[in-house]
Formats: sequence, structure tokens, C-alpha cells
Amino acid sequence: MNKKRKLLIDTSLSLFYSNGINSIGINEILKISGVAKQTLYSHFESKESLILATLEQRHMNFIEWLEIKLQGADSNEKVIIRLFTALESWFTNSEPMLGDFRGCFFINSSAEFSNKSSDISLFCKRHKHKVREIIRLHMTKENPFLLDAICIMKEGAITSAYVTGDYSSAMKCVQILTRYEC
Amino acid sequence: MNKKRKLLIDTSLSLFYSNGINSIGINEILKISGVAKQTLYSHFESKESLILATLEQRHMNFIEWLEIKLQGADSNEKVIIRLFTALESWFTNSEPMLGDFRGCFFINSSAEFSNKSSDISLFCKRHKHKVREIIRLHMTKENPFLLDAICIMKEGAITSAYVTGDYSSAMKCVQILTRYEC
DNA sequence: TATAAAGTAGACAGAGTTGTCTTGTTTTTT
DNA sequence: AAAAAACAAGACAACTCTGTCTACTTTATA
Repeated sequence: MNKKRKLLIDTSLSLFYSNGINSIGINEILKISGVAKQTLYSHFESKESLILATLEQRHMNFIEWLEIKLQGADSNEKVIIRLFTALESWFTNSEPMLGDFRGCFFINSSAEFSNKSSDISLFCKRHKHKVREIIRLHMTKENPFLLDAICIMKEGAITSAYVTGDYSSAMKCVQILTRYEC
Repeated sequence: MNKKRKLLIDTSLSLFYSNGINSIGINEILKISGVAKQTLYSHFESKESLILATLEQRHMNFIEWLEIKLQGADSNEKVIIRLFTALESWFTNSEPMLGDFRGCFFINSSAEFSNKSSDISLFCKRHKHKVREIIRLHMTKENPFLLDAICIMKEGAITSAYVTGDYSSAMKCVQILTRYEC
């Protein structure tokens, strides 16, 4: 049933994101979700298949969250402010849709799976491209240079927040990007 | 002897960086280095101890490389140009001191080890602080705001280069930062 | 040269991993 | 109500992992 499938994906997402994919075994997902092993393997043919479904779920969550945050921004400056304000809110665990902050799930997963041509790495790459496209569509005036700047700073803010614990990085990005826009 | 110890660290660094720490077992390091297991455990009390020595080695390599690259920059703009030109060179596998590019070893390791208070995570955090300090000392005119911008964009460029394969991200950073400095 | 230290090779224990298979129960559908 | 599908619980195989231990060999030191 779709109910068990969803439960498995939700549990996996929570555990994978919090602990890293390679640190979580199938048995732990089964124990916490309360689902039987046979049920898992009737819905997913392998752990990798479950991982891909989990990445897909996270991607959907993140896109939905981002759309809400950028909705109604009526200038490029407002897009910048809304985006990085939302990121800061995420960093400080104030975004229930994204869970407790432990960096970007896609950056982290890319780090864990070194094979660049694996389905997992390719999915992470596509995710970043789609996020870029969403930001682009919310900008009121086309500006590829600014779009590049926003995307690079977004990655920098997330990484800085995670590795060094600097949660103010997002607001620094706003300062840099808005000052630059004048 | 120090010779075996160094061989173990060099082999570990190469394998850990290329494949991810959790994807490489002790036995593989022993097979490739040709060192016996007992020798490894006479130099290091555990795998974690070897990981920390490997992080330390990478840190030294990176700091030495960075110092060379920033040496003699006589303006903040030159610091920016040199830093990001060096990063681009790294991204395109033209920096033998750093090996074939697979993102930042410290970002990747932070992603693999979720416990923020583990020695591994703390080491990665300290590494980033030290890199920041080196950049600061090379700047000819104090500018904390610009320093923040440089560090955030550096993380963004590395992450973008690794996850999305955009090796031009470094040059985009130069454009953004130098245009901003006027 | 004799002794001590360091290294090799690999078996082994104990735990963990993914994935299969069996047996019995619950739930859904016809 | 009967038949079919889905699920639970867990044993099991086959593998990998870290770390210890033993027996033997090479290298360095006194």
C-alpha cells in the first residue's frame, strides 16, 4: 500500500538527513518505522532505490518550501531578501517543513557518494539546477549575472552555516548582494 | 617508524578524499599501502585516530598551497583574483598539491560525520577558521565585510563546482567581488 | 654478533551490512 | 464468507567492517 511506502520514505528522510545515508542501515529504518523487511523490499528493490525515493521526497519538500518563501516578491531585491531570510530561518531550526538543519541533504549526499555518474549524484546535480530555475522565474528582471551570484552565495551560506556554525552567513549575503545591486 | 606512519597517512588521504571516509575500510588502506595491520594499530589506536591524522595532513597541504597562491598579492583585489584563480585551477585538476578535485575534504567529512561535537567535525570547523585567518592576513587593507564575502563565496564556488560541476563558479566570484569593491 | 624493536601475513572474533526466505497473521477484495 | 493480497516477525546466508592475536621475519641498535 502507498501508506507503508510513504512511511518508509518519511522515516528514511528523517534518519538519512540527520545522520548521513551511509550511517543508517535498513534495519534501523525498519525498527523505527515499525515496517517489516519484506514490505520494504516489496516497495523498493534495493537500498539505493529507497535512497532515490528519499531524495525525490526531499526535493519536493524543498521546492514547495522555496515557492512559498519566494511567492509575491515583486523585485529582484525582494527575492534576495526573502530567499536568504528563509535560509537563516532554516539554519536556526525555524522551518518545520525542512526539519532540524544539518546542511543541504543534496550536498551531503554528493559528498557521501563519490561516483559522479551514479543516479544519486546526478539527482543532486539536477536538484540544484531546478532550484536555480525557480529562483530565476521569481526574478522580476532578467539578470543572469545576479542569478549566478545568488546561487553561489546560497551554496556558500548553507555550507558556512553547517561546517562553521555561522548562522549569520545568510544575512551577510543579503548585504553583499543588495549593496551590489545599486 | 615514521616512514610507515607517513605512508599510511598518505594512502588514507588519497583514498578517503577520492571515495569518502565511510566508503574506505582499513583493509583497503592496508592492501594498497602494503603495510600490515599490526603496524597500523601500533601507530594509530583506531580508525578515527587515523582519520584525524589524515585531516591534519590535508590541512597542512592546503594551508601550504594557499600561502603559495596568495604570496605577494599587493592589494585586496589581487588577493581575490589569486584566490579564485587558484580555486579554478584546483577544480580543473591542475593543482598537484591538492590532487584530483572531489570537493573540499573538510566539507565532505562534515557531511559524513553528523555529530557536531565529534573531533572530526570540530577539526573541519577549525580548518575553515584558519583558512579565513590566512586570507585576512594577506589582505592589504582591513575589511571584515569583504573578508566575509570572500569566505562565503569560496565555499559557494567549491560546492557549486563539486555538486553541479560548474567549474566557472570561481571566475564568477571574481567578477562579483571585484565589481563590488569599486 | 646478540638483543630488541619493528614489520609481515593472516587467522579470528564479534558486530554490522543488505537482501532472501519462511511462517503465520491481518487486511482487502471479490 | 471465501480468496487474494499485503504485512509482521524474524531466521538466515553471504558479505564487510574494525580491532586483536599469533607466529614468523626483517631491521635497527647496543
